Amino acid sequence: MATPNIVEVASLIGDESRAAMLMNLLGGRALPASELARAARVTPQTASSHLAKMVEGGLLVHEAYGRHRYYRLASEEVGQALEALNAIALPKPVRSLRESDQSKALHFARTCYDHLAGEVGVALTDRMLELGLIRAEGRDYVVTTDGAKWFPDFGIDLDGIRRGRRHFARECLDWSERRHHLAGALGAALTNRLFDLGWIERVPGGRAVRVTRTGFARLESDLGATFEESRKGAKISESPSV
Amino acid sequence: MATPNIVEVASLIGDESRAAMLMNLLGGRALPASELARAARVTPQTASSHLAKMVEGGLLVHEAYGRHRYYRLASEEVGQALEALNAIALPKPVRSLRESDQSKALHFARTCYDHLAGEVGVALTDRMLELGLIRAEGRDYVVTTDGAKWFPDFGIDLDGIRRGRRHFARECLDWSERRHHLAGALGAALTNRLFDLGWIERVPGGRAVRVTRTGFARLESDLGATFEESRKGAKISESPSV
DNA sequence: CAAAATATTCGACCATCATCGAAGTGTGGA
DNA sequence: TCCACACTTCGATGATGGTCGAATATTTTG
Repeated sequence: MATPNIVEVASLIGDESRAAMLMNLLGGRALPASELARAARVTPQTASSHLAKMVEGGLLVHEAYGRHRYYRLASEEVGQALEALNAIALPKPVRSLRESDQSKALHFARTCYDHLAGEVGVALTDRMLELGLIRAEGRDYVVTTDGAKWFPDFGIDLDGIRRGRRHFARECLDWSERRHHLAGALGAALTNRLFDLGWIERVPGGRAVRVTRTGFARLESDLGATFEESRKGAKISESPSV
Repeated sequence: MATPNIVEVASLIGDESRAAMLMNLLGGRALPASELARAARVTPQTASSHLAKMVEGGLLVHEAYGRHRYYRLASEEVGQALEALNAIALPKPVRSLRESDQSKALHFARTCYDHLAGEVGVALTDRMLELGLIRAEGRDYVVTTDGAKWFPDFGIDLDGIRRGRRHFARECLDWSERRHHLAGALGAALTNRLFDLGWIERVPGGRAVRVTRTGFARLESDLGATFEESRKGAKISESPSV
């Protein structure tokens, strides 16, 4: 056949346990094998087997720290492929109220590989476009002259980012909003900054993200970004909790 | 689990026979079950089973014409997911000289869903951008005032296309060139026109496309588009065959 | 109407592979 | 050194699913 090994890649993703692990890693962090085993509800032996296959297949990479072994997605492209598959997956049957809540949380804000996605990610990107901080150009975003002033003020080192060999700022289409948001090195840096500032925080045990009370206030006052009131109340958290 | 049925979709693609069928359908045309069975080198029974599963899974749709049943990709998103998977697939081992030729032909020119991709597709799009006939705007292309004159002259009914509910002109990233080219309704219309004019023609048994002798001449004289000389010689065909 | 072509369903066979128990490797701490 | 912990490898088991032969619609052709 003239086809590349798309079959291998797809069949790796097409397993319940492995998909569960990949979805957890789509949060962007590197996770130890034991936690991935727990996430997929399989024994460590089974998980180890799966992880080895996914490394072999080019989906994951691993780093050893002490007696732990951390796994993460091999590249940005892997994350994009996972999102693309999500986009064509049939609407999921919601099984419980708890799952419905988690689903809403995911739609509202989540990490996609290492940048912000969901309603918040899209709204933030839209707002930066409206303010003329960035501009869409093909599949990439470019920082405008206004943006070249704003980003450093916000605590983001543009030159440092540019020195890396990673894509500077790409468009990423997400499955829930079906619209674009900022990805690439700039998207990751912005997201990290938001975490550092305490405007957003991770929801433990998944890739959902919560916007904090200060986050809502500052996003509105500094950027003029607004979100649906109904969801706002439900997602506010004053203190990090489990 | 909180995950959608990404597992089902991925495992559908993760089968040798089904992937072969999907790759053929990525050309954009609707193909009968028998031809897909031949492409995947399986019996009609097996193919029928696979096709039913892919329809069930939302990857394909079918239309009945007489005693034939034509299958095609269910949506543009499916094509994009396939391209995304191709992008992370490991570099393909070329097994034979014949396959190498086919691989080169695919890189040079092919249909992607229903528009032109490969080196030719990218070059054509670049040239239209340089001539100011179209302009990139976000993920879409828009027709300029110059373009509004040029396209009808070329035999393309812009108003007719706009009346459809399909995306007018989108960007599409292909895996071989890793660059953009014109897709959407306008891209499809342009490609059809090139077929009608006899500037390009399908290579039987695949999604590769051949640029005819007149095609090369007219693309160069009318648009100023040029291609690599080395490949040019190998791909010229004087008379439409089969 | 008969014969050929297209595509489907049913049933059986067989290979693949996910899973886990048991045992092994290597690291960290007392 | 001994033990606990994280992870891996090996081997056996069981289930899923791809494959094709045979039979069944349905439509086109002669």
